Amino acid sequence: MLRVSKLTDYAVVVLSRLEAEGGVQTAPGLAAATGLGEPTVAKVLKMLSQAGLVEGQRGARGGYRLLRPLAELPLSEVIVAIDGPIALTACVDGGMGLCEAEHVCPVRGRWDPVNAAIRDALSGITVARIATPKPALLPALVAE
Amino acid sequence: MLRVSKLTDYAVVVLSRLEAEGGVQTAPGLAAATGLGEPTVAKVLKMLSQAGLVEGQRGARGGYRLLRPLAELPLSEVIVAIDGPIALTACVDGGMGLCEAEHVCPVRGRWDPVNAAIRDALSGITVARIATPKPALLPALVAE
DNA sequence: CCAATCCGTACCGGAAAAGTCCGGTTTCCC
DNA sequence: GGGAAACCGGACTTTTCCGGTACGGATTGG
Repeated sequence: MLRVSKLTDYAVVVLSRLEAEGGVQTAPGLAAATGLGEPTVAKVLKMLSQAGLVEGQRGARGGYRLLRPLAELPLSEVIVAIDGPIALTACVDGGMGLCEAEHVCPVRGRWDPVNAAIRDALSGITVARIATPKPALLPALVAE
Repeated sequence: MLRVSKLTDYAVVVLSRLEAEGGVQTAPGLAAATGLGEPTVAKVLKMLSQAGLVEGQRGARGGYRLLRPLAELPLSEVIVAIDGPIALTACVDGGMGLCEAEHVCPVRGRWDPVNAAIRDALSGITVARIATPKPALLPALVAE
């Protein structure tokens, strides 16, 4: 179904909330604000921290801080941070010896232009674009 | 990892072989030619047949026949045939009541531009593009 | 010194995919 | 006309991977 993981979706939610609030936010606080599970939020934040999208500050008054405004953050970076490198098939990344039909496979490594095209399309969309069109009238959406 | 199913990969392989040989090919024959499992190839062909990309001819001398040259077949159609509609998250297609955090989710349905972008990128790449870079020297590849 | 918070790792359960199998129907060859 | 070959449609089993959870350690501020 050409899906990304749910964690990526959560990441967008958390990032959105992080920018809406501003400053340093704790993982439990963001969990309460987004309605997601606390361990899940912590996991997402951790991944984003490793990818350099947010910065974690340890200690008693610690928390997470946004390193870049969402308007300058392409969606592809979030996907890479959560789901790993963008590659539609397993044939392209590391292991190539695990394909038993290797010598008769006519498409060996030919998915590259596809991956490139998708990576390109995803680089052109910022997180801000899909997170909150107009932060002000967000309640209008949830009213439904 | 933003992956498509392996079946889609197989579909490209089978389609490529189908065009390389030309005419009507049987599922067991294609399985032997591609090195894939016979039931798996049959399954893929069945799906492609339902999607209208190939045509199945029943009976003793039956088999499958390509309905369109691969150069005119966008990759997106193959993905849709195998993996279903292109939608990155579960929030967009049918079920929207299954999201328990619906009332606090700030990204409701906002993935649409992303899906559109990917669908667009995939429509611009033909199967022939990734199947055989230069159709003429295909024998050089299969000669191993 | 203690509490709050992030960090890293390991574990477990459930869902979706991958592959297989079987009965039925259709068509061609003998 | 009978039998074989091939597609068709579904269901089933196995396997793999993702989502969620839990625990111990490290670090900082009061």
